[in-house]
Amino acid sequence: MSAIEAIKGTRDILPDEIGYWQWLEQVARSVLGRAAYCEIRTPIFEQTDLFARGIGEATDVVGKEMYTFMDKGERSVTLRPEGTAGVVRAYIENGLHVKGSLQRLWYLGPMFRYENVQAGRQRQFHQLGCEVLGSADPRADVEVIAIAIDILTALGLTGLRLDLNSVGTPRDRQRYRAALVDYLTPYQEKLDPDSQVRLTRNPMRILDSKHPETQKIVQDAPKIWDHLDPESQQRFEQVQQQLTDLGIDFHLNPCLVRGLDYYTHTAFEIVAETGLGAQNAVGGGGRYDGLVAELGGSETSAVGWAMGLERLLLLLQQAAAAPVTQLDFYVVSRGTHAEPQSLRLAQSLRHAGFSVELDLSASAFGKQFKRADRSGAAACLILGDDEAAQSTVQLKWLGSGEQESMPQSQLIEQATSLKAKIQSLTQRE
RNA sequence: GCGAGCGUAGCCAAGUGGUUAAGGCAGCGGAUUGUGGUUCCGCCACUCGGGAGUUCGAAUCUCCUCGUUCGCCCCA
Repeated sequence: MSAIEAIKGTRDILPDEIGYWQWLEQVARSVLGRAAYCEIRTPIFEQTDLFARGIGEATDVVGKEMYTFMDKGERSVTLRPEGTAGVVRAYIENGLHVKGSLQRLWYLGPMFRYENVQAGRQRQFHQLGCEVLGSADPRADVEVIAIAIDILTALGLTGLRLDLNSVGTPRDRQRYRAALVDYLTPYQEKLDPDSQVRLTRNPMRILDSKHPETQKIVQDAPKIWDHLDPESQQRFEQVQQQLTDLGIDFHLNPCLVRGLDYYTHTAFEIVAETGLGAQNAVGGGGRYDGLVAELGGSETSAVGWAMGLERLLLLLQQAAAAPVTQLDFYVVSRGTHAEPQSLRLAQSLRHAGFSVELDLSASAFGKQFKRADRSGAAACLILGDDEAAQSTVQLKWLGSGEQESMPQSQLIEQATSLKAKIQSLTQRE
């Protein structure tokens, strides 16, 4: 019988890797919490329509990458390919705008896109995202960017670059598109085949083409900055000014175009300059003033971002060793009286706040010591029938080899000083 | 959806048509029946991702398929 394997594009996150995930989640939670953002958890699947309307029918994500199926009630449902649409749906449906003029939210969880797998790209992947709903203030744009930077900095990541652009209002874009097409049409023959198709369908996407020939042509293309109306222009300048005030470096990139239809004004991306393959964007986002209304809510300004956690993990693994959780005691026991007692001892130590691993092998003490050593515990507790008869235990410090005998109850009574000792031993390493 | 490379144990691998598939790490057992990190010994792939074919004979050659890696595309 052949074994069943995980579905293509999915993978298991195993114990030796989980430390990174927990650390990352803890850092994110803490940074977002300090900025008064609240977590929101929305369903992993939604009505297909939510994404079709929210993200845009014409986008690749909706057009060819969604996990869409009919449920038993003949409803078309889709595994969420991104987080914002669901958050906005929840915001509207639960009337969150009533509870305050402004909502600051964050989420973390799996997303699904049917794409071909590649470095830093899977079919089930995880995103951390944050959204500010109900503010048009440019400070909101800057706040979310600052939070993203803070999270990445707290994780100790370097070599990242913040790319910034403004995609203006839909009207700005319409004007710009016309200017861009006017400029590119004479070069039509020289563009790569994909870009030739885009020229009529979505000319702005030509800007971020990776084709060298196309890039050369794009270099001298008109920039959207020259086609923003004065209001959009002013917003863009305010965002730049405030980022500078906060000491956040950014790189103006007129070719930064986001793939989802709902973005307006501020658009940004955080890219890794090294360490990732072709999929080098670790995070991206921007303002999406039209989305809430598009999904049936009232006109609401909003801004947010999402980060790809697998990509962050790739960088973390290159930058730092996995955080390990320190084990206090490893309990070794052998004998008909000692073995049942070892379980009670482990349990009472856990209740007293220690982390305790119990050896269940009942093999020779020598073998159990080897495992104790490998466990990385600060100390080993030895319980044989002799100790069991007297309710004592041998406490052996695995670093120094020092060993002492004491009543079992003493471990609990002196818990505070023992913890202090373990703390000092583990910090020295 | 397209292109290229790669699949031998939990991991890293040698092997490129000739009877029993090196080695290392990890794991398990023993030397050591109550004291660890060393050492030594033993065990650990009826089978080379899966299927079909060529051949007297296939891990090795051919085809299909699945997975994986790196790209294109797209995106976080």
